[in-house]
Amino acid sequence: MPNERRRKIAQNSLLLKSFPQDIQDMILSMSSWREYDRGETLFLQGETAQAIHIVTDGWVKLYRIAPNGGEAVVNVFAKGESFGEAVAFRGHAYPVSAEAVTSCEVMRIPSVALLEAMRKDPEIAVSVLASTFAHLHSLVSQLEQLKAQTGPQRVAEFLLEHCEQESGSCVITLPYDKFLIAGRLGMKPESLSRSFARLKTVGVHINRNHAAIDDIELLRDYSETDPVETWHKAQ
Amino acid sequence: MPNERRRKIAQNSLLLKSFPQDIQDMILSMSSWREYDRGETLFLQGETAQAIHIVTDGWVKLYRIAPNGGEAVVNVFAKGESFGEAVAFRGHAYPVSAEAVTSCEVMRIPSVALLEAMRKDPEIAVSVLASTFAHLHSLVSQLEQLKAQTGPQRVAEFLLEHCEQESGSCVITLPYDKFLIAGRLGMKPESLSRSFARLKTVGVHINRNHAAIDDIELLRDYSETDPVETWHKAQ
DNA sequence: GGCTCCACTTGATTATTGTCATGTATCGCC
DNA sequence: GGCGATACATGACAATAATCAAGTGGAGCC
Repeated sequence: MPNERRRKIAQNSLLLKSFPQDIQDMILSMSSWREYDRGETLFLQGETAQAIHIVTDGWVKLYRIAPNGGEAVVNVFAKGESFGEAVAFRGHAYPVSAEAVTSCEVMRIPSVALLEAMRKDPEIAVSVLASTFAHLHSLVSQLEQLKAQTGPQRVAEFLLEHCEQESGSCVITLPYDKFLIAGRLGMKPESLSRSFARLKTVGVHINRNHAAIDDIELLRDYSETDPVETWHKAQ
Repeated sequence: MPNERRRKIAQNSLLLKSFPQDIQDMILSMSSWREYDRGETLFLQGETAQAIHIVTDGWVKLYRIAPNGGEAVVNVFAKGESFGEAVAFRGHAYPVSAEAVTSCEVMRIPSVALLEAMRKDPEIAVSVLASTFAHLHSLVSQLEQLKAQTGPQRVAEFLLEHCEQESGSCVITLPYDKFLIAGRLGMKPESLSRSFARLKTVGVHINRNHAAIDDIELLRDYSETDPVETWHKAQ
């Protein structure tokens, strides 16, 4: 397993990339890697957190089981993303569970490593906060989407988030199961299917795990339009 | 205006309470207070953040306007709660807007004050992170509720969060407008009304801005039960 | 090829919620 | 007291999403 590659990915993560070289090295030398198979659990909600995680390959989902048994997918992380920053320091309990959704590879930074780094250089704390802010921001966006957008609109936005271009047409590969996408967007798989079907009218075509977008701007328009108008357009 | 009272509230906030006395004093001496009337705006999403806020009286809501015009209430803060920690340090743009929902009084801590404190004592950073974590946690809970619970269940949980006891019966005063409660729970005021009506069957009675709960355990049961079963019970 | 398993789609039905319209109670105000 | 404004409740209807059930269509396997 190319150790160099993992280091590179970790160093380019939002969490670590603004750290000075020597501190990066120190942290990496204190960290460990582990591989997980699809479906394996990284940790469960309620466990005490002692490490920050950075995904270096594959996909990891954070989810929560509500008291009534329903599963809520909080987020899905790709290569290069980190999670657990804010939790680890105080030895708090994880508010979510984590599971590998593909076979994947994860780096574990013990919280003491970061605490030590912060003592050496208070600027580090600001970086950690910046990284935590990114998570906060993503959660706020999700809340907005759930509260203020319809199902198909959320799907449209999900597609837009996963395509690199700003305009024109493109084809994107769905990063994981439709079942999981549905969870991430707060709907049932059936509803996701129907949403995809609806998006055909704005130039989105799904084939297996690929989504072809005819006109990105048109799709963005759709996701940003008032639901009521949208309905009139569909007539 | 009793300056002493405000200081006390600020010092008891999650953000500041674990700071050593001298640092608390330094931060308070660098901060300012401001009063807002109901409906006044503290800041708008997109503005660059330069301060952390602590509510010392009244209620402040954080909300977000989606591109399609829909408003999503992200949170409502009471006396003693702080917000904006993670945003302020890097001079990021606020991801949300803030508005006074009652006439209220807010303390502004310039981010430089906290940065300075963090330089003096790296432990401070951990406190700031802990406070940020609380927000993260609250957002995760909200996501869970939106994705995994029905409307009436969310209302039930909202009531439970606002009552002090653990069991028995109690009467709580609704902290703010039903209009705003509805927004906070991701529903329209009409749906909130209907939810209240439904909760009568589990011993909740609403009168003006008071909610009487006959049996807290019963209500908790309701909020933690599978929606399908719930429906059978209602028959 | 033909088989099954799996992920996904589609259809029919019901439930939940939003929308619009209307009704009602309360409060301040003259 | 009467007036209007505001906040809230309710009813009728449309739309959206969940549920249950059946169908499709590959991928892998014999």
